[in-house]
Amino acid sequence: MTTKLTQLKQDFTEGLSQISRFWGFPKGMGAIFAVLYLSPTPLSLDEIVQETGLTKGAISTEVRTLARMGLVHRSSKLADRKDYYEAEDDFYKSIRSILKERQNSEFDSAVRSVSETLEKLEAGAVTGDEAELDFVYKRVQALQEFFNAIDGLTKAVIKLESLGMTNVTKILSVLK
Amino acid sequence: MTTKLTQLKQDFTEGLSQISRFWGFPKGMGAIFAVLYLSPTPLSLDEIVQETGLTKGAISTEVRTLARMGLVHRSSKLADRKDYYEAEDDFYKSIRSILKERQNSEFDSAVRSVSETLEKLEAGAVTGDEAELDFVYKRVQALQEFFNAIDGLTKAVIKLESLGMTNVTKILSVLK
DNA sequence: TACTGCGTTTAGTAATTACTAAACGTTCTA
DNA sequence: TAGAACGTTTAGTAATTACTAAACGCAGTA
Repeated sequence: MTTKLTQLKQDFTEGLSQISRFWGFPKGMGAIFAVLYLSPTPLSLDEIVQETGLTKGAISTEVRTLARMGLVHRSSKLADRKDYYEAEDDFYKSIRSILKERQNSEFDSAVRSVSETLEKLEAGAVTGDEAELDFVYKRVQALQEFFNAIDGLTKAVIKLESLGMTNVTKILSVLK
Repeated sequence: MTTKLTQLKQDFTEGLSQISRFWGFPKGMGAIFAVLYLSPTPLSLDEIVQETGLTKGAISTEVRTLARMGLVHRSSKLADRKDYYEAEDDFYKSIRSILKERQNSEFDSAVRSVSETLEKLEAGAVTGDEAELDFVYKRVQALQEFFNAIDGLTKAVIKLESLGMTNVTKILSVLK
């Protein structure tokens, strides 16, 4: 039983859409990336419209956030006013820029609010039941340490040149 | 300038709510966890209602998914029909169970659809332009390898006894 | 056996997010 | 300078997700 290449592409696109949704991104974003990823040549906005069925407007904005994440690149041909997009094929590169991107996000400010909580407690600037204060202090401190560890791990991943099995194996061996 | 403990708790809860939303969970879930995490004693459903302002129904379901993730634990006092909940304070433990939980999720089936795509291509069961077929094959293969690496890394994290700075430092040293 | 106190389920609503269609601004071309 | 070919923005709609309120079911108690 054989499949047409176009059909295969469609299935693949469907799969990436789901994965995209799973990570909290619009499923259209996954579809756009999939189409670009399987295209041997860079595609214009209108070609992406063709392939995905989304509107130009949606694609315009979503392709921009994909570019910010480093998952796609914008290019242009001389004597052609259209923008062309192609997928980054080094996923590790993308992860790096996504992680960096995260630093500037609201996530970080939320994490910072935890450390502010901690600072207030350490400065003795909080009034309330003595024993409970102590308990809360320890808990907030533990959470802070956890965030620091995550942060360290993130930096470890960023230091990797690539995410190949070689590196993963190395990590595994150390942790034995 | 001093702050009341109750106020501090509220701010902290607000922070965790944002973090929860960032990771794609309902913000109420973060609030529930925060309240439990800062409570020296296990709380009943109705006490959580008090602290969060959410309804019993919402909390009932959300506390259940928190429990499935291993972020909270349900307990009970003898001669008391109420259920009580307390937060897990070993975050690493929670991560482990979240990662395991993920295996059973729709995410995995989506990832599997990529490997099915690959298998079809390897079996020569796809018709279409020769050169394009070749290109698509290489791309899908690369994505598959990437997923495998991620999987390996996940397993590495699961192998860790804890996520303390000690371990993180170890990892960093290997990757130099 | 009825009543009370509990957690769960369900059906509906509010809020959020993803998307569409169309107006817009710019740049290039004739 | 008008028109065409773009990408972007905006205002509104559809779809999804988070939540509420109230009915329900199942103990345990009188």
